[in-house]
Amino acid sequence: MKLEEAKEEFIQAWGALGSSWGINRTMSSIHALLMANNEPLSTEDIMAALQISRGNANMNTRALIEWGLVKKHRIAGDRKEFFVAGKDVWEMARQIAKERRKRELNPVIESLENLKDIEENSEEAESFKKRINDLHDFTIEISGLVDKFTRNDRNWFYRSLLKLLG
Amino acid sequence: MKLEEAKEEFIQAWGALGSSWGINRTMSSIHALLMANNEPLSTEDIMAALQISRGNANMNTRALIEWGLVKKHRIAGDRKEFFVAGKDVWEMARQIAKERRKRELNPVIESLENLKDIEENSEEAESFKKRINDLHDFTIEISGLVDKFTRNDRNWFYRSLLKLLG
DNA sequence: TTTATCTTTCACTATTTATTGAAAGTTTAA
DNA sequence: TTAAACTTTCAATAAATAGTGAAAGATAAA
Repeated sequence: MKLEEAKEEFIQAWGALGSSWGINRTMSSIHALLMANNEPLSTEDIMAALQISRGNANMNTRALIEWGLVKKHRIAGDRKEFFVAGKDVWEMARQIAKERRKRELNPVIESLENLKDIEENSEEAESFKKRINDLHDFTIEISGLVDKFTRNDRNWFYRSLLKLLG
Repeated sequence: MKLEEAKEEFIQAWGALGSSWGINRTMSSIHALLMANNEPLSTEDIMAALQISRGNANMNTRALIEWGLVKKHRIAGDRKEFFVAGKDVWEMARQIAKERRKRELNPVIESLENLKDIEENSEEAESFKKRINDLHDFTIEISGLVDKFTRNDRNWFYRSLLKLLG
């Protein structure tokens, strides 16, 4: 297989993965494009490689920077901004976990907490409370675990995990 | 807070979580509705509670059954099908992990494997190969870990984890 | 069988989400 | 300053996804 061919297939596969994880296809394609290329790429390069508009390229590179997956890179003597993807897979995983925890787990924990003070005491109400409680405990534990993972704090990660799966 | 109010908010929150995880809103709302109710519900009940069409209710209950999150339940003397959600949070997590691994991780692993035989040996090609390789190893390990988790096989899970993070 | 009850399918429609591109905003070199 | 080079925004539009409902397909009691 030719290198260019492989790059294209990689961008394709990574884009598909992203979109099944609720991340938009362009964002993960840009990420893949940057991972596939060692040299920093400009917005123009990205537009050309993925055949997308300037606005789209701009929005999604910014999103990637917010997620901590991509960094801006200035090249001396050039006014353009260039972009590079982080090289370490574990670091990438940590960043993604961190961001998803913030965006997805936290709001659910908050919601579940709001549901705790149900006045009724019927059998049905008690059973509902129990489920909410189980779910809440579970989510809190997972969230704590992810937090330790993102901090790369192995000792605490293990302790949490042992407690959790105990 | 009143029980009915709490149920509605729960359905709302769970639906939002689902959709940010790439699972459609109705599917996770039905799941939440069933979790919030101890008694089996019929398609009619679901349609009424969530104000959705018969087709939609049918498609999504079926999807939930495929995911292993919901079971059919027959009530003696009634020809209707009823549905109940599993009660154990861990079992639920395991089912979701299992399904997502199958749908999302496996295809990526396959893609990455296809990318391994790049003929070129330029510096650029080598660097790309290395990244693909790192990603492949990583994905394989995570996939194995998830697999052990879904089998609820603690010894293996720990061993894998130690190896992975070691 | 027949028929009433329930389930499934699928072409169509509605809703949501992503993308475009031109205009406005910003920065920097001269 | 000014003006060229670049970035950002956002209303309009396109594309993708989800939902509807009526009709066809099952199923089981009579």
